[in-house]
Amino acid sequence: MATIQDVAKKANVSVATVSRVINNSPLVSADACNKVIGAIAELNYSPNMLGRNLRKTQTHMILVLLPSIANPFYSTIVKGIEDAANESGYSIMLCNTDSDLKRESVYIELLMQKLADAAIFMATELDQKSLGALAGAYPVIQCCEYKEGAKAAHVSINNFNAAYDATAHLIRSGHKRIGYITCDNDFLSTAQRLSGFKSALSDSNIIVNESLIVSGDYSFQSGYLAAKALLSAKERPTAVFAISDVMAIGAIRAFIDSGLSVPHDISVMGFDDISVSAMYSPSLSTIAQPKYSLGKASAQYLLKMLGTSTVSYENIYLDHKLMIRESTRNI
Amino acid sequence: MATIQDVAKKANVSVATVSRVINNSPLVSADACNKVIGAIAELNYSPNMLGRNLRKTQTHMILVLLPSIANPFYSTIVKGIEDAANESGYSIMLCNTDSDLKRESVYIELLMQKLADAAIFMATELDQKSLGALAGAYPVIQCCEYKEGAKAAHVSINNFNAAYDATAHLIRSGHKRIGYITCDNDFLSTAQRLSGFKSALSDSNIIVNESLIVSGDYSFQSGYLAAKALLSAKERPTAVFAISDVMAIGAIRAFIDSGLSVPHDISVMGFDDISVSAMYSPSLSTIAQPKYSLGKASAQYLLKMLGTSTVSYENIYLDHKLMIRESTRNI
DNA sequence: TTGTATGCGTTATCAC
DNA sequence: GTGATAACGCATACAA
Repeated sequence: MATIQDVAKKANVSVATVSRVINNSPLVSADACNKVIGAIAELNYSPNMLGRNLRKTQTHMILVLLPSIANPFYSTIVKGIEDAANESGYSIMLCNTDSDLKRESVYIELLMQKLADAAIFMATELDQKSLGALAGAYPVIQCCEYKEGAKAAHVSINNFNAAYDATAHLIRSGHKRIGYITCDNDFLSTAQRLSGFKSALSDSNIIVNESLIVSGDYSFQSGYLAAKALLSAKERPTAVFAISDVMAIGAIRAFIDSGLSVPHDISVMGFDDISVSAMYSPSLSTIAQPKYSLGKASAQYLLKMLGTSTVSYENIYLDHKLMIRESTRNI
Repeated sequence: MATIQDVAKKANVSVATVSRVINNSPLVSADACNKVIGAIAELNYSPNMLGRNLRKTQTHMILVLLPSIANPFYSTIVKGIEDAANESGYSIMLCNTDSDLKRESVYIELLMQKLADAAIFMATELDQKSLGALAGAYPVIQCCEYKEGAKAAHVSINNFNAAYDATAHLIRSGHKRIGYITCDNDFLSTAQRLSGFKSALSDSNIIVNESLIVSGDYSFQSGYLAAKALLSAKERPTAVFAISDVMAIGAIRAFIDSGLSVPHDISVMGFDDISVSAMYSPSLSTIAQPKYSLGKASAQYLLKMLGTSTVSYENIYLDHKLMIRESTRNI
């Protein structure tokens, strides 16, 4: 593998000149420039980024931590991140944490080891304090799911409003007994959705029935089981709202397996609008998150931090949208 | 940020000793070792990988190139790759190529720039010649979809047999008019599936009807459109076999939208066994690929290449499995 | 067992 | 405009 030295020798110039050409510095003569370009082509030279990165102590690499690439919710977000990063000459490193703090920590190490310049957390297992400390030392942002952290900002929709809107729609459609499938975690986003759900009920003078609130873990299977649990309630809900499409689909399948028709016997509302939701049968009513934009905004925020020294930590909120499809109906 | 120099100073030893401790070399006294460990803790030191990588000219990073992280088929594969890599102290860099040669080339550059030690291609856009050249210079392997390339081995199922098995099942169930949804690309794997499909028909003395073979692009939407196209044939097929679950689901939805019942009016067979397939309604009959193992074997193959200097290029074949669910039936 | 010194491939600071 | 040369942080050959 050719080095900058080889190129310099072949072009009969110094390594400094070669370096200038590579980084297209203006102060190099056309003649020298051509000689260098010729030599580079001849040797099929490609700069060794290890040397450059060491010298500049930056890698143009952004760490993207997500619980599981298997969750289709993340794919579009990642696309947005990637596009924004690439536009600025950055690459991304996607890391599955499996919602395991130990695995996540290994990846976070990459920040300290200088293998990445910044990080985007999709659903961190870090507690508020560790997150704050990390954000104090490195450019870091949370996307979609978030915890409180003085210095760790987040990009997301307004989860309270989104859950409120979805619930209000069900209520407007005549539903009074509404089941809720949540997840048992300590994300602020999760808490805010539950809060939005309850507020919508209260605002319509519907008493919140805690026995109709069950938990899953964002998997199809957990949605399935949660739905079965809701069916065993003494009085069956006429609608169910799940905080992720994946769980909502699991729930629909459970209802079908129990001989119920969706939406005829029971309405189901999801959250996220993943790609299969429109293709499911029945197609799923849901809250659409602007996934691509959420990802893009997160990356752009980081890029901005990387460019300037002083940044104010400010949360960014994007708009959600209520999608009414076949899985919900008026009663 | 503390460097190895700082640690050496604080521990009153040389940088060489510190380095030895970090790389747990046996030839260092317990006393010195303790002093170093203490200093490391005190300074909260973490080795700068940029320095180490430059020195050793390796990054312990494996490039994973896939067309789209949005395709759920890849998620489990990536998990297998990641697990195998992590076990050996490697990390992976996931890259979306969008099936765009230009984007893919940018990532391949990372290999030449020494930012990654090896690469796994999930569905490369490279032509046979470029792929062979690349594989001659770097440790490289193809996973699942593959092209011919003297030196670029692949890990996959036997696609001919898999498609043959699925088709044979439909034939055994009484189907004679079978539609086929493929993709228009030049992967050997795609060709082999088509070949398996046709062979199964021929072996049962069913004449291959080219008008029942349509193409999509692995998306839900394309499966939907392909299915609509099949419905417009003068005589409707009684079964459809799609070479990906995503397209199969799109097809089912199209049939439902056309007032047909699956499997009562038409059977649908998929390929891949992605997670939503079992949750779909009707659940999807399909060919299950051993996704996790495919990923794991690919990474292990690369790791083996990285460990030894001489490697024979040998393809690896894993077993598939026919999954019969609700979307197919006897007629 | 330990320390000194060199180099990995670049970029950047100087002189010229 | 250009060219020496000193870093960047680490690992290691060699000397002690």
